[in-house]
Amino acid sequence: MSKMKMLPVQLSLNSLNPGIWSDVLWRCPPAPSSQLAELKTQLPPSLPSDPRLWSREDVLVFLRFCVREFDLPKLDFDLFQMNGKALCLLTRADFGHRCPGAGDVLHNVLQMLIIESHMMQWHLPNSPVTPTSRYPLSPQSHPPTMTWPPLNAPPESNNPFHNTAHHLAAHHFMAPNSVTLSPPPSVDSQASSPPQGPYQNQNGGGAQGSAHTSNGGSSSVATSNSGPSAPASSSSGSSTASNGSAMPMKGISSASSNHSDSEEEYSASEPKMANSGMPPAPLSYSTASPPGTPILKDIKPNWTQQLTNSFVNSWSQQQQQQQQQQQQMQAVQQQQQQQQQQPQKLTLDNTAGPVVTPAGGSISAPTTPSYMYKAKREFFPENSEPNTNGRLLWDFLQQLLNDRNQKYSDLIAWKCRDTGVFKIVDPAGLAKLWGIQKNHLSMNYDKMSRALRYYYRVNILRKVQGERHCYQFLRNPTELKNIKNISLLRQSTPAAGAGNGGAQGMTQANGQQAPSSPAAVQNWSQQQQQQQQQQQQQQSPQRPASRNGPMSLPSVAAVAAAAAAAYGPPPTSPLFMHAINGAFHYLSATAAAAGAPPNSPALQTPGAAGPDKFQFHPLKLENGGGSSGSDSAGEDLKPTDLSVSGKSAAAAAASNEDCYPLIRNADGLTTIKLIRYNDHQSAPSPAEQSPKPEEQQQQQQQLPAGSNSPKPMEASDQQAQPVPMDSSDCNGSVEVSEEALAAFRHMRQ
DNA sequence: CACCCGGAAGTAAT
DNA sequence: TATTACTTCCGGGT
Repeated sequence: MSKMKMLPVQLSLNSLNPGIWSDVLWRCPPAPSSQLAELKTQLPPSLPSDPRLWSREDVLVFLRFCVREFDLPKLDFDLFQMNGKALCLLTRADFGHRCPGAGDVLHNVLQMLIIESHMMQWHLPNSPVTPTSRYPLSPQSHPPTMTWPPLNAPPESNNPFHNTAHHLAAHHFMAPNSVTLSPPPSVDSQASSPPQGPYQNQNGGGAQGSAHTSNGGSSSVATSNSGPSAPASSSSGSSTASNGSAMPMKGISSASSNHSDSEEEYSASEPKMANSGMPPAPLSYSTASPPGTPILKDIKPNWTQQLTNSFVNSWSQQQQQQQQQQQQMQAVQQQQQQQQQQPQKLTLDNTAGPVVTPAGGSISAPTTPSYMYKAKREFFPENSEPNTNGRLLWDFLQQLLNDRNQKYSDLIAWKCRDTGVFKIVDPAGLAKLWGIQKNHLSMNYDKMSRALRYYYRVNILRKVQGERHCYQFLRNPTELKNIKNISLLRQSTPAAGAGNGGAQGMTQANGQQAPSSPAAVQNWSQQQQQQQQQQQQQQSPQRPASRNGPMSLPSVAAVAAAAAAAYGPPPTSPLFMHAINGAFHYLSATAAAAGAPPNSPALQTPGAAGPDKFQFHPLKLENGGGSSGSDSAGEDLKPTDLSVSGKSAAAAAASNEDCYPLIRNADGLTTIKLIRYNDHQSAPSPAEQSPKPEEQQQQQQQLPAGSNSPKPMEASDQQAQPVPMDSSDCNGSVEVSEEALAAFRHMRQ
């Protein structure tokens, strides 16, 4: 097996043929078709060239324009209450539903504009020819243009792109010169630079088109939120909203759906859509590529790739982003101090170049700097420790979980971010992705879960008993990042006597406490929130993503796949292909599942505000006496090291899947119990779970009413900060998600 | 049967 | 060469 592994070879994307998209772009440079050119000239000048930047009004202007120019039948403009981003997420089918007689036309026109916009953006920057070029250096270079998503886009907005083309493009572009297959640090993929915006969209969102959905849609929520114009959501309103909720998750899955290509499938895949009646835009997206739009069509074939890419890419992008941030931060610090070394490992080589750069100087470039900078800080506040880039399992999980677009919600999702509880939605898929990341192609859930279990002993994770595939982070990312050697935790842990040991260990390392303490927990959640925010901020703004970090394996795979599709097998080894295949399989599977996204709460909660927010959270904390105490407590506690193993009432656990329960205090004596209210569902109320009187103390927190709105958890001591989300969100989302999840699972099976 | 647990041995990277 | 962080197997429990 081991042999199977691929070396962290660096592929040089260069070697690979540029993706189709790029191909298209290159071959047909910006020169839009004459039609397009003509069209453009006729468009109301007030319309931004990039459809994604359109406001609702702009959308309407565009529609009116089309109606007028193309003599289209009347449109029900109410069905287009959305901003440009949302509009871009609409598939051809979506257009068809909304305006039977003119759907194709509208879609085609829009696609042309989108493509054109992309071309403008990307074209220059990374020429395939010079893949190597580092953007960072000249971030500005692109600047310009439109940066689709990037800059303006609100955090989430980005993604939406469904066009495959985009995706592809993104990939290609992203693809840095050389990619490091796995974990490796290094390389930068600067390429990304260009794409800035698009990427994600593409990938992520687009990638999934759905993603978008997610993004768009789900995110829709996000979108809505973010959406500058947010309208998207609104738009979704029509479709999305309802759908939105459902769709969201799909990011991936949807992708898959797309995968299928056929619109039909598409629809099928999305049951939820039904609600809205209109198909959610996002999804299919690529699928939809209108016949009319040649380019898209061409691209289409690569779907699978795209999917893969999307997944992978998004993943890689995130990593990159993080890296960038870190790097930047580091760079800054370094500069200040002087540079000591290069930025952490990440950069390595040249990376330094690109990556670092950003940080250092170039990035400072006007465009990005400030916010990036800022963002980064938040993320890695104090000492930004080197990023692992997902090389470490916990980091990998964190990154997937914190994907602002929740692109990975089909694989893994927070059940309660505040408490660090997450659920592996698709064990096999997640394992696969992990395997790709680590170049262990034979990775499966069994193996990956073993690795997770090793985290028990160091108090990084613990199993949420009673719930399958549910785990809880006991330490926040910051802590973990600061820990140089996890093994140290272990030492401390045991000593600590079980219980809290972990925390202590942490403490040592960071000074912070492990989440075990309430405070810690809060911090944890806060950090998480921050991260998300950062991500959102960052991402949306720039998409620098790709640039930094080494491309992750997945990304590589994606890129390779795309390239392969376009031009044939890449020069790489069979192994590489194998990896790709694996990714495809994975994707396919996922796609198949396309059903509602399981967990992504965020998505689900329509109203929800932030994208990130998902949360199930309606939690309540309780402080309990010994661990043994409460029901759930027992279960939860189980953390390996910790002594407790009591079994808990399964029932209780069951009832609250989402919740998580206890957290040990430093001394171990006290436990905090988080109870989740299920609004409706479990109605049961907190009471069920924690009977203990003591715990009730905390009731303070409790929701006012058993009302639906659960409260965010509070730390016993501290205030409970509401989670980012509204309580309402939480609840609602939770339920929904649960259901969705159930459905999702069902479907998959 | 799938999931989960944790011991033991092995491995790639550092 | 030692250490780390898994990876791979595996027997056993639920």
